[in-house]
Amino acid sequence: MSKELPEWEKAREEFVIQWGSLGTQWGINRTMAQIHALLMTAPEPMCTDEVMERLEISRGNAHTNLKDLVSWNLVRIITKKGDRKEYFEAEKDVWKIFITISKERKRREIEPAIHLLRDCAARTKDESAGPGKEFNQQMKDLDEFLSFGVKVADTVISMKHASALQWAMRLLG
Amino acid sequence: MSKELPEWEKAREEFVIQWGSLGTQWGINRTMAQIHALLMTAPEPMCTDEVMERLEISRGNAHTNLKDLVSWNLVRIITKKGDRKEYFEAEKDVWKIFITISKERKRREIEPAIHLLRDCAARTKDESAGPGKEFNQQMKDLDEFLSFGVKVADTVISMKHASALQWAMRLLG
DNA sequence: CGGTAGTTTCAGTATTTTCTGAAACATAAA
DNA sequence: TTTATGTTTCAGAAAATACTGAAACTACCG
Repeated sequence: MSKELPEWEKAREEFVIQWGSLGTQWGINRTMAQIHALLMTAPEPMCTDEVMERLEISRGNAHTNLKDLVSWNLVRIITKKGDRKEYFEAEKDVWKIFITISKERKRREIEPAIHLLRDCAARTKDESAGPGKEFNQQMKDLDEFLSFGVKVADTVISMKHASALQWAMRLLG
Repeated sequence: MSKELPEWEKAREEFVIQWGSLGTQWGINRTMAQIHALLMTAPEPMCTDEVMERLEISRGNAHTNLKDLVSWNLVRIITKKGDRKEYFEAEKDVWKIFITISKERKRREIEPAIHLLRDCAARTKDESAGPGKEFNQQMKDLDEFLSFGVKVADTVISMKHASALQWAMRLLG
């Protein structure tokens, strides 16, 4: 009986499972990706117990990954008055999701890489020829490229949905 | 004695180690990232034994990761005449590396996601209202966004370095 | 052939990551 | 207070990943 899910819920089930697998390829933990998929397709905010039940995972696991999603700004906590539980709601606007992920990845992954590259370039800045010079140049090239990436990201991040589309269309039209 | 590395080699050592750590955050295995870093900064193509020795890893590990890098088109095999060994050389041009990675990620990660989204959208295309309809719309929105991403990637992929920079400058100038 | 040099595979092991479940904590209501 | 409800933490267990080392394999060479 409790098996009688409406058709769209079956599709949702599939989506959640598969998004989880795809997530692992992106270097995101499976449960986190599944919870994100679940919340992105939730008609209403969900509480921890609902997530646990739906994905058949433990409370600790659900809790940790929900809070990680919150720390990524992909999910926010909702409270209802007269109810002490926390509910979780995912951002559904695709553009906003993209902006958020871009920001976080920039901060967590690109910027540390740039620091490393500059450090390595600085340590070899006096090399005037040969392999040392080439190494130094390689570090500078990588730095330049990633810094350019940051510039692109910042430009995109500062766009609102509408203008972004306009920009994109001009670019590819 | 064998410890007396030139200064640039010390910086390279640092680069290799740290690039390995950064790689894990990107969902890339540490050894693979380290080998890539090592080869990107190698004055000459390196053979398996040199990689093993430099990173202090086993032959099996070196072999597997070198071949994975080759399958990502980030590294190519070089043979020298009169020498039966295979040597490995990484692409050093930053723009080409970027293009290559974009292509591979598109194929391995984005396209499967698009298939999933279309499948889920198709299964719910007749939903005319309520949560089912919203789910369908969400799938379509995600599809549209990723498809747009593919379009951008294709545009970028088809660019040569020079025109890409030109394009980028116009965009951000 | 038999020997040599190099490549590939893979079973078993080690390491890292993720998950569970229960206890400790926090806060509001009775 | 005490009880009820919900959140957070974390030690240990489980699962997923990565690594080793050695044997199997391949191909050239004398």
